[in-house]
Amino acid sequence: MPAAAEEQSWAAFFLPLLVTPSPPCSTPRPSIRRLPVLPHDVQDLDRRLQPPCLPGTTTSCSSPTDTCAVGGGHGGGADVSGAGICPGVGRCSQCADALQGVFFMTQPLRVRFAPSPTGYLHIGGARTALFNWLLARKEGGVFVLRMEDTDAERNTEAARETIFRGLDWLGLTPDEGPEQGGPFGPYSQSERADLYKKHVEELIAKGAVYPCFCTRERLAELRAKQEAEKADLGYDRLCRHLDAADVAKRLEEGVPHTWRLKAPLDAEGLVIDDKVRGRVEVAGKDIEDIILVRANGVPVYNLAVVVDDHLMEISHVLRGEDHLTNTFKQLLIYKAFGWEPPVFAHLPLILGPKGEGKLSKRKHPEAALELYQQRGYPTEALVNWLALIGWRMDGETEVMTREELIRNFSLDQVSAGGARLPLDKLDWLSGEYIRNMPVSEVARAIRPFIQSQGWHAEEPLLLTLAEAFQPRIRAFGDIVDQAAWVFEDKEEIEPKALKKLKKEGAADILEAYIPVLLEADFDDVEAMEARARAFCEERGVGLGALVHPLRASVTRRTAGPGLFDCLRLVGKERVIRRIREGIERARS
RNA sequence: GGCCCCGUCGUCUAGCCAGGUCCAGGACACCAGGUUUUCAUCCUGGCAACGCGGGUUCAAAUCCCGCCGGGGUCACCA
Repeated sequence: MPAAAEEQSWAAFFLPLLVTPSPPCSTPRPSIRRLPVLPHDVQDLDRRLQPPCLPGTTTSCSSPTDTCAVGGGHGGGADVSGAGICPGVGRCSQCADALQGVFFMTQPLRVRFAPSPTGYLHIGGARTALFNWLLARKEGGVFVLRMEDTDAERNTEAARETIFRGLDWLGLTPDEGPEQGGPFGPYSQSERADLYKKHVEELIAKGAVYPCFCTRERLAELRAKQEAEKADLGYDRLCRHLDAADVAKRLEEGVPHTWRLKAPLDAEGLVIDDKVRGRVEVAGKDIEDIILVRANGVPVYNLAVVVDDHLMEISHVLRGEDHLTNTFKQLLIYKAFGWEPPVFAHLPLILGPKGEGKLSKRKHPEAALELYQQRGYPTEALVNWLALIGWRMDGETEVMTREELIRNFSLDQVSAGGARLPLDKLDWLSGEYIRNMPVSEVARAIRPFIQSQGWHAEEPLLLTLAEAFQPRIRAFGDIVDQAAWVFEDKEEIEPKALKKLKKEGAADILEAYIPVLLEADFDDVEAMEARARAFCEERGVGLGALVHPLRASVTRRTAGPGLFDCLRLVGKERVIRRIREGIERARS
């Protein structure tokens, strides 16, 4: 459809909305940036973001930002501040109803990745980060990194670094975060204590929470009793029903206490409109009074998350399915504050390669992103692979560039079921990427691995090496194993290779071939091959009779690049030496 | 155990919301053949799945119920 026609149809849809008289808004434009609650589906991403901006249209609200200054088009571009999105229309919550269609596009999408720095970047976390990032890029939104580091013991600078560098490596650098800053900082929970404190006080003032004086011992006993009786687990709300005077007295005396959230006593349930799973519901009786503030005054994770997501104006929360039950608790906290919760989407978990539970570093070394870095998988291959775990563009397309990933990413193509880590697929995909790279790039990528072994390969040799192994390696690190024979002179010979050497006549033909090699130009692989063919013909034997023992003595293996490439890689002098060793082996 | 989520080839998945075009499509892996000096690449072909049982319907992988199986979660961890 031509752009003009498209715009027209948009106009046809929106103009009636815009000209509809709505009550004049006399209240000053509130500074809240949060969306007010609307009667229809606020959480519908598509409706929220698709309406294009209508240039020059004016809303009924008199606020100066209500005239749209930005031209048509929407959603695209690198400008995360929301270029192409009408900046002011419908900001006024009083007028929202009349402006709903336009209203949505004023709020840029904001997503976050919120890992806790535990010393490594989990591959599932990396996938979560990627999905968030893809959504942000797709919708012209903002990708925020927030450190959930309230657990001081585990929080080290090195652990934070690991996450920063891991994201950088994947090309998922945040738009806002501890390193890049931003208008909603600080971006580490450890630095936000005062904000939590303030909000806890708000909840206390509202009477949404109550102090709980139960000791850990009593809680443990309660739990043991419940388990023994096979009763429902959970706090029995003892302190919720304490006498007010009693509570005041204990507070006065400074009796240690936590603060618990008052869950509604009526049986009303909670509903999550999950963008991946649809409607998820829990009954009211299954909701307990969770602790919000520890006895030491430090707020608990669930409270911090809600406060942060709200304050940071996160519009969409994409996270692992293991948070699904937390979401109910968080929903309650949003309610207690009177805040509108964000859109939720719970991503399928990544299971161990054998399907044995979720991937954990303890059981699975492949849970750590570092491993893939160390093995030398191309970043783009890894990103492509990660995107494919739980998301499909269609049933066919699998190899996609980052741009294609962005263009095609969509939450409703995310599957709900957990997925085993498809490591085979990564090897294949990675090989695919490597084979499609320019040789020079392969050379550059394998170089550090070669150097790490103390081997030396400079320009001409390095390129030959890259060319020879490009179709054979599936990660750049493979070069170390596969090409060891090029550099190591004292390598064990493979049993299979030894067998080839021991074959009848092998030693003789090698011996006879040495003079031919002495005269050969090792850089002219084609000529060498032609000469070898002629040589075999003269002796009345097949090419294999020469090639197999030759390979066995020079590479000490039976598999590898084309033989004459192998010779070139090793160089004339060392080739001759190795052939002589081969002959010895053959005759011993 | 309670609650929640999930259930298509060995694996990752398309199809399910809007039932027929699906005796279920793609990819990886695997197997066979071809090309090749080996291996890899490349090409061709093959194997292989709707968890089970009811129901609704002319018709169900698709809708409903039950069962079974897998996973997650039940901390003053995040």
